[in-house]
Amino acid sequence: MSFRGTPLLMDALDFFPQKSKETEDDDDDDDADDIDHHHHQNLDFHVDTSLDLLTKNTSGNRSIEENDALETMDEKRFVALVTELHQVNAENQRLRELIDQMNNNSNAVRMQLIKITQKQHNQGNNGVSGEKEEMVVPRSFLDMGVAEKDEASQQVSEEKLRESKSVVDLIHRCKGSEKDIEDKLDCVRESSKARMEGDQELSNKVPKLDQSSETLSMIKKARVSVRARSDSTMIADGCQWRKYGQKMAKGNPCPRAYYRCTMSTGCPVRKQVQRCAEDRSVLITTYEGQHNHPLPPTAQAMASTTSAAASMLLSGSMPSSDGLINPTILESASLPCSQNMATLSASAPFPTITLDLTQNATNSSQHQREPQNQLSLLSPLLAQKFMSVPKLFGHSLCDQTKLAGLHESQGMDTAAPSFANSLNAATAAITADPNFTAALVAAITSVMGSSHSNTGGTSNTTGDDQCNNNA
DNA sequence: CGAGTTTGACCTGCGC
DNA sequence: GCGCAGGTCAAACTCG
Repeated sequence: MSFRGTPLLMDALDFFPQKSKETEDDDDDDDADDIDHHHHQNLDFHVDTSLDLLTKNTSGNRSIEENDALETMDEKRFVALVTELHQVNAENQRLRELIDQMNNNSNAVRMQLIKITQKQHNQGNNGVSGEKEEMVVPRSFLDMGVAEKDEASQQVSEEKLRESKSVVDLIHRCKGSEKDIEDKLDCVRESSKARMEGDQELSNKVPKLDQSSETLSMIKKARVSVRARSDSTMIADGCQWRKYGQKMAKGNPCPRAYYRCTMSTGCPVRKQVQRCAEDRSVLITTYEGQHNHPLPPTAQAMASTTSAAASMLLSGSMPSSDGLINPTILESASLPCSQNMATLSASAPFPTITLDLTQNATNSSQHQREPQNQLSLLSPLLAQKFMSVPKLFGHSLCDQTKLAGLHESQGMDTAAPSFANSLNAATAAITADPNFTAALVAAITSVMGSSHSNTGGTSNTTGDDQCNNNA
């Protein structure tokens, strides 16, 4: 195959100013210095030789031997360019893996920050210092894969959070320009190196923690309530449930049904289903517990939403000395993109977050856009939820855990507007994926449920039906 | 006949 | 201590 035309080659070189074939054998080496060295060396080589070829090409006085030599060189460089393309992709993948790792670590740092904040809060209220305290570990009751770390100092934690934010900024900048990947890789490597050194220092300084059984109990009891309009007895969340009880709740003419997850023996997840007393078309589903088994994609969608909500809830609902949720945390936990979409309840027996999916499109001018673009305007929570089906459109970066990590590492629940904008941009980019449309439909279906397609695995005719029919 | 549902009894926590 | 309400248990029942 012949690859003629020096201007084209120059364009290609401009687009892929990365390593040449000479560095191919070094690809498995992750040494950033070596890569950077080869990068610049070979870039200079490309430019010099291409300029030389350009000069000869425009002279129009080449011999046949010179033309053959040029063609051979161009073919080699074309092969080198293709190779570079693959190398860039590989580097991009490595970058993503690094980011994933940092997200996990920043998750842990965030948890540590919460613990430290809580510790300071308790000390301020109780006047207790220097005594052995039962530090709490605010892990999500629906485990999102957050790596546990030892407690750290607040100062270092904040530094890590800032570092993580810079990493996420890198993600978005990477989308625009492939040729900056190498520089960003260097940044990430440096950040990662500094972070790991910091971790090592911290692990040497701080003692191990004892988990509070009380806290674990509270985590176990944390709940996520979903309000959705549905005519069916349950919303289709992809899981299989078995009804084990029904009670009349005070103040509500509709009975409350109790379900257990039957997808795995011994799965502790339970849910309560009850119609809203004020609006019986609204189905209130309250989830409690953590699945101990793999979930189908449709179930992952809901589980992702509830886990993110629970994570947000637990990260902001650690018990203060007066037994109440810190109102500042409560306020900040309200989702920034839709203030009335999620609410926290401090008065309930257990910490509960309610996701209100009954808001219709007329409530906000934001919602008067095309359905696809609504995603970027919905809460980051739901955006995360929709990204929780990465296999459907092959975006490895959009793993639910990773997104949760991004979400949390950015302090989204403390209303960081810059990251909200970035996330919106990311979601807008993802919605351009045609496969995403199908995933979106599936996700919405799983959330809202359909009166005609109840895939919840149960076929009960309960008081809910009766109530609904009476209504 | 097995899986799932119904429903009354029982347990537990909380407020008075 | 008592009553109330939420939650769970388990035997009886229903259904395919």
